[in-house]
Amino acid sequence: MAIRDEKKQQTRQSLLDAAIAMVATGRSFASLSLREVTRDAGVVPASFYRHFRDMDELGLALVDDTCQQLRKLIRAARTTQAPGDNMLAASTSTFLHYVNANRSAFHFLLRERYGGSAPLRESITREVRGFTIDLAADFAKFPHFSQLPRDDVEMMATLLVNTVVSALGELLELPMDHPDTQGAIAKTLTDQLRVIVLGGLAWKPGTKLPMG
Amino acid sequence: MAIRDEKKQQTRQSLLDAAIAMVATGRSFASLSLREVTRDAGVVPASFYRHFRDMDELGLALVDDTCQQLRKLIRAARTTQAPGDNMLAASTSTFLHYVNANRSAFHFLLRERYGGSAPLRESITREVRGFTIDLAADFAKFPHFSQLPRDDVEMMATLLVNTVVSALGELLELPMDHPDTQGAIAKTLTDQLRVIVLGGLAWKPGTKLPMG
DNA sequence: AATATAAGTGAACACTTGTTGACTGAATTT
DNA sequence: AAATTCAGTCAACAAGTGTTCACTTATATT
Repeated sequence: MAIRDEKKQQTRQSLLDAAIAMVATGRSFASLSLREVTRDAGVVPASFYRHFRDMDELGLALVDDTCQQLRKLIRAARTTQAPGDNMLAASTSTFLHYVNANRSAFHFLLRERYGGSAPLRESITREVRGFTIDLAADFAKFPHFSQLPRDDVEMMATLLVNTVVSALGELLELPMDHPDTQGAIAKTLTDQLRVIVLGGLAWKPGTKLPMG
Repeated sequence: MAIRDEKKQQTRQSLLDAAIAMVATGRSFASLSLREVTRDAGVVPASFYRHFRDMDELGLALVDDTCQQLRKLIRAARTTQAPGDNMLAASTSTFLHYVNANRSAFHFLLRERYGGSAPLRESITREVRGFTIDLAADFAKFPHFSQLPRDDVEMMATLLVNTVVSALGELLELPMDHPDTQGAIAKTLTDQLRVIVLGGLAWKPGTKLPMG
């Protein structure tokens, strides 16, 4: 029961690949037809049902696969990085490189985060929330932040993640080979993260702004 | 040439309304069919072509309409508000109320910002950029920020706008009548904006972080 | 070696889709 | 009052859709 199962996973993967490739060209997942996907995967439409009940199920599988892949990277990055400003600049850099190496996956996640069906959106939102909680845990280890309420740290972690996601959106709108503009985005992102951390360091529970 | 033109604009509007209502139920614009829209609008499919060349053109019209509507609000808010921490909390509150009063419009804009066709995305991105530049101009009037380079102020304005947009996304995922959760989102958003402004006040060109 | 399993095939189905062209009839212009 | 314009209708089309069923045939089980 090795050869047959292996071949099955192989065509299953080519269905996933076909779908994600089509999304990467700028189309939304909801606009893909089952027949199109099977055509690109080099398989007859009826074969689709040997792997997925319908397109929705394929979409969820796509989220699971890409997120699992992404989690690996994050986990690896968390263990190797040292804290401080260098960490910030360095990890944005490695992250952006990783994004470029996996454009279609991020394209899909970003597009369907708001644009997809309800279960798709939920699934992606849950993953993002997972990352955020991890990040909050990391931050809670630093001197200043360890003294703040859990909610406040999480609120800032959310802010950081949202900022990265926004930068991601800008990045993916560009063609792959614009190193200048990509550099500009990386710089802006790093600065934005700096502003947030700076604000976090000045933050105390119940803070109001000094101005006005 | 009054009555006829008036009736024409009327059915044109019912086409736009039908489309936006369908998007507000959770579907992506790309997945709407021309026939569905005309059906919901109470018109025969062929009539569609008296108003739009195709669905793409309707989509762009939808962006124009909703953004024009939004610009009015922003303009009104800009003139009436006074600076300071109260401004921050107050304007997020009025903004969130306005969002609730125009849910379908924001639903559409948010979904299609990343999920839509290329021209749709561009159009929305351009609008958002316009808001950001206005916001940067407002901020540049304050003591500390007036001494910063234009780019830095714009970078922070972008950060603020992105943060609001992210909160918007969370808000729209909820059913309309969850005042508790909506209050929580409003609080988090206000705090996040505070952190950013706080960071901005501590920011100087070429800042590195003190930590690490 | 005979049998059972199930991934992939091919043809057919009932539908929906976008687009067309000739039409009707009320609002407009002459 | 006659002629024109044109928003909306009706019918038809070719093309694409999701899903089904009986089928082949390589793999796995007995």
